Amino acid sequence: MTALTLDTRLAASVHAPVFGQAAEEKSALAGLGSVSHYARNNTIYSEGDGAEYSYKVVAGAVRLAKMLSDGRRQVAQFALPGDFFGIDWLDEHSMTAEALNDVSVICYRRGRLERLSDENHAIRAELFSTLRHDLWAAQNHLVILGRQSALERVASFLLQLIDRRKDARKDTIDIPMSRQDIADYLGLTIETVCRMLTKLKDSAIIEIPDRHTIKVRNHSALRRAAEPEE
Amino acid sequence: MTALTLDTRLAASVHAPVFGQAAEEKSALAGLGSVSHYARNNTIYSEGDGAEYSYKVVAGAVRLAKMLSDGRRQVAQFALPGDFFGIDWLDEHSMTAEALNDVSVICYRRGRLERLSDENHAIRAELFSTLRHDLWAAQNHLVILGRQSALERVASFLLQLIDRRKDARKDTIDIPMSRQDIADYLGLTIETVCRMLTKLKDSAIIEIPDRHTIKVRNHSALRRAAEPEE
DNA sequence: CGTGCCATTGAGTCAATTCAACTTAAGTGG
DNA sequence: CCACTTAAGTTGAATTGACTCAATGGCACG
Repeated sequence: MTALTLDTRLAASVHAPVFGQAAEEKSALAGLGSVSHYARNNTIYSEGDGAEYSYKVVAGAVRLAKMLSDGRRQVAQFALPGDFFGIDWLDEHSMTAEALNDVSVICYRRGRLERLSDENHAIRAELFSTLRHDLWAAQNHLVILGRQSALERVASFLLQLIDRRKDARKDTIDIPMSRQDIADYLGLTIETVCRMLTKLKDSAIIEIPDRHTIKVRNHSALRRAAEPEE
Repeated sequence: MTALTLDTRLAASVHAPVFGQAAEEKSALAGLGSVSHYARNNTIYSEGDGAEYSYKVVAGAVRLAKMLSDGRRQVAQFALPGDFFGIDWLDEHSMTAEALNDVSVICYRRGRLERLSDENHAIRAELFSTLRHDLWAAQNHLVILGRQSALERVASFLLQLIDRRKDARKDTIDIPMSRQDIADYLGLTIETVCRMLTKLKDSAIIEIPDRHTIKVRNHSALRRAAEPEE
């Protein structure tokens, strides 16, 4: 299992064009890591692997998930360009990281990152900020999973994607992940995700031109669907 | 709403005896904050309040929760002696912190903590570790809320309490929080929590001497209830 | 132009919820 | 210290939102 990480790293194809340079150039870490590429559905690391590296997404999207022994899966995060991942507490990665599509990442050796953050204030601040942001996001996620209905979850998810996307084509959301990924992120089944999307479509709140694109026709209605005011 | 924090701070009674000094003495932060006391059910800060202070529990237990506008509540964490809380991403607290029972905390001014962590490696390491630990815990919590059954959630919760308790009276768990708190932590109703506890009792896995105490009679069965293999 | 994967829709089931009654414990004031 | 009041917890019955199982539709890729 531990060997898998290296294998897939070596096996990683080099398809992905390197977009999103801007994300790196703004960072104090610019140029300090090495770039790797992973093809769609390849594993970047598995739960339990030694946490030798931390990563930053340059292009593409990464799925971070935990698996139960019987196959149930919980997706904790979708890492998009500019996002760090793999900064774990223990010496082992606590999640599995997989490429949603062709992905480029910068890898930072863990020890090196720790040394750098001791010496450099800007890097330290960036890591702190990342951790606090991720914790904040996880706490919001807890509310979705613990207390929201299926419709609210799907609506919240769409709003999250809107808030995070960089390429602000007005009203159009790009959905890089599968329905199953969305279901596992929201603690639902694939069928329920579908039904809720259909429901939003039938209410004229969204359009679904194709399975990886959604257009928002009524933003305020979508917000109301995500969290009804009492 | 912002004023509430100060009000309750001033109004806080000074009942709680200061146990758990050990937790502070081990820390690099020993003696750098001021101690406050809060009586049962008092608010330490509310969601949206300015994040002027961060805190560390000395004695007692603190409930950290988010509320939805219609009253639904999600408890994200129970902070026990030794735990930090209130280290938020933004300038506002993203959760409400309330005393479960009589509580003693150390308050650290936010700006001071940031300055100290810049100068002192040990403090910095402690904060990093806290954040990474909290993120790790939140991710495990996501699995519970997203993918576990009611019985599994309650069993997992009991196991968490066992892992965290310091006063290791063998097999005996102290439950400082109400059934409603447990329900809001696990994303269930109070009735379901009750039923699952009864089920564990009827299976001879636990005993419930009184509502704030649970005795584990069969640890391996409890572990199996929390996460069935395959 | 199949072949296979992913997504969507429908019908029936079930786990957890809601609603309601009741029990037990914890205060409170006389 | 006890009677009274209120809060918290537990159980039962009925309801329901999401799930499971099953069938169909549609797009991508060889």
